[in-house]
Amino acid sequence: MTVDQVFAALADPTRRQVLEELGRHPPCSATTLAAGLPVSRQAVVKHLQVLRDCDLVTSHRAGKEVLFDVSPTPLTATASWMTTLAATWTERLTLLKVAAERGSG
Amino acid sequence: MTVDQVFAALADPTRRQVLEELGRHPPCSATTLAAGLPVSRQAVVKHLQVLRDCDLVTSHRAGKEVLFDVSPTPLTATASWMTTLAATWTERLTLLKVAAERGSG
DNA sequence: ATTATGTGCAACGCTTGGATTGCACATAAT
DNA sequence: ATTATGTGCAATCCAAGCGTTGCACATAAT
Repeated sequence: MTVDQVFAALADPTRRQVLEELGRHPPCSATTLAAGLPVSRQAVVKHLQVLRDCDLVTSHRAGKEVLFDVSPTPLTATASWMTTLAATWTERLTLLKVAAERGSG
Repeated sequence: MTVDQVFAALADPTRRQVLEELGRHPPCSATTLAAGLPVSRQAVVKHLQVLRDCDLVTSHRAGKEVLFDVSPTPLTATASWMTTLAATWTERLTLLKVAAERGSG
């Protein structure tokens, strides 16, 4: 699971929709999810595969159907990555501002 | 600036590269950035436009060139959005787990 | 055994968007 | 004034990815 993958996964609106829908009624099969979404089952299946590749969902067989669950870990990891990046930028910008004021004053 | 836009903007690897590069030496022009990246200036310009549409960068003219700066605000906003979502999921999953244990026990 | 429901795979069409190139215009330097 | 550097716009090419459809296989129900 990489930050790259998580962003790519979360970039698609339909995929976020799948994720939200699954987050409301877990666990859930692809067929069930597709019933409440404006796309075909196969589309949902593909989305779930992408989400599973970056560990945003997990799956396990239950009889003849495959049930999916959300897993929040990659989300928190990516969020902290973003927070760190933002903090770094803020620090640098502050330093630049200080340097500029010292230069002109 | 919407969460949708931020995700779409951050989804592209080259765009994140532009963002990181700009984060290292702000402020910076599109031409300068393109010199240190594996794509053309026009590509960088397009990326910067996308990043500016969701307020991840700001721009201002300085003589004949246009200088860009990073702006961390949308990043922190999106990060907190993700954290909230993850927390909600965790809570629901915990409730489900409790319910399942109570049901089987 | 037969029917119904659910999953898995493959091929296809279509749109989106990243990247390039070429040229015109604007501004600074000589 | 001329040259050099930087920006802006438009057309074009190309690959990636979303979504669909059709069919085959697996599992549960009757």
